[in-house]
Amino acid sequence: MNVQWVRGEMPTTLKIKPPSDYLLGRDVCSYGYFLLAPNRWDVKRRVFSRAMSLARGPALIEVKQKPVAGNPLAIDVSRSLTRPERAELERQIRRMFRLDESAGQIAEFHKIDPRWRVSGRGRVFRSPTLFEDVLKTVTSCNVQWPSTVHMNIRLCEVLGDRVASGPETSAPHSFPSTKKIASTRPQTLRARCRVGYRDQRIVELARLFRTNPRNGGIDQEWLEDPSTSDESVHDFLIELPGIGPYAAANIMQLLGRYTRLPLDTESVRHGRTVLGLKGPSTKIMKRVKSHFAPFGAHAFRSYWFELWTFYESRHGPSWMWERDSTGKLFTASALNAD
DNA sequence: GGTAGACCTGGACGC
DNA sequence: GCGTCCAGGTCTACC
Repeated sequence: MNVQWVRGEMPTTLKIKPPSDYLLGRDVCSYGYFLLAPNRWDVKRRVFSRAMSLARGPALIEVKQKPVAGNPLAIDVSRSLTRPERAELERQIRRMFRLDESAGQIAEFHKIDPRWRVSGRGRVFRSPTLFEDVLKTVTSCNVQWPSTVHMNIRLCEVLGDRVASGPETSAPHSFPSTKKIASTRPQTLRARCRVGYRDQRIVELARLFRTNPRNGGIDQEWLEDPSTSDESVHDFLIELPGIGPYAAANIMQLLGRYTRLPLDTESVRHGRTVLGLKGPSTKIMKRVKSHFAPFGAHAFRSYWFELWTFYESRHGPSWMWERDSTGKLFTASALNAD
């Protein structure tokens, strides 16, 4: 997909200097969310694109990099940007691509787990906002991957803002805002976005993001503050609607806190097929947890890249995966099959 | 602290 | 084409 330029608006190009080890294809295609709407990864062109939410409305971006680590990221934007919008866009891109994790910090991880030194893996793709990360986590709970893909497509199409790009009918949409979801009826979410029983919980989460932390709302700064303990963050997250042990641990890794593992049926499958563990699921989950405990503050990344490497051994390099064909690949039956 | 069952959806399967 | 079963994490009730 090429950027569809907005009529009457001058497109903009930004350049961002990433960390010296940053490689777009490897570091974007490092977590399943790169396959979820509104994200798009163009396999042939090796270009990342999506609609971004900005003050004057959504803008489509295309991000590319010459495939040499540390080369600048070239970001084509479908319209002109005000100075605050430019700053906001850069902030969101830095979050999404984890550009604030320096090459030195990734090297620290490789010291603890040298298996990923050659490939350079270390950054885990996430969303431009914490709200999108939380909702993507909720839509990944208690469903198989194709349903998660579908829910995110529908959330964007039904409640996201459409990029004004001329007569095209398939114009991209942004991820819906907290404001939009907070004012949406749960029945609408259920009927049109197919989120099922998550409807009320999703609306409540959006409202909590819009509530002042003094009144019980979600305090993003506090959650992202390195001086806040992992324990405190976990205790807060687990109290949120729709967030259980798996989701809390997953949101923690998305916050850059890698100590805990989001243990799910995939962890059990991995424990059985790759680590050779035997016994009931509950026991295997505990053993997977202790298996990665020696990696300490980097446990999640050691665990995750082991899983990711397994997926790539089955389906080829992740930068070759197409969203519409991954659905059937990432089912328990497909992954358990020899 | 541990466990059982309900919650929903989409896909697989059998007829 | 229809009905049934199953997978998936969270939540509540219960022991």
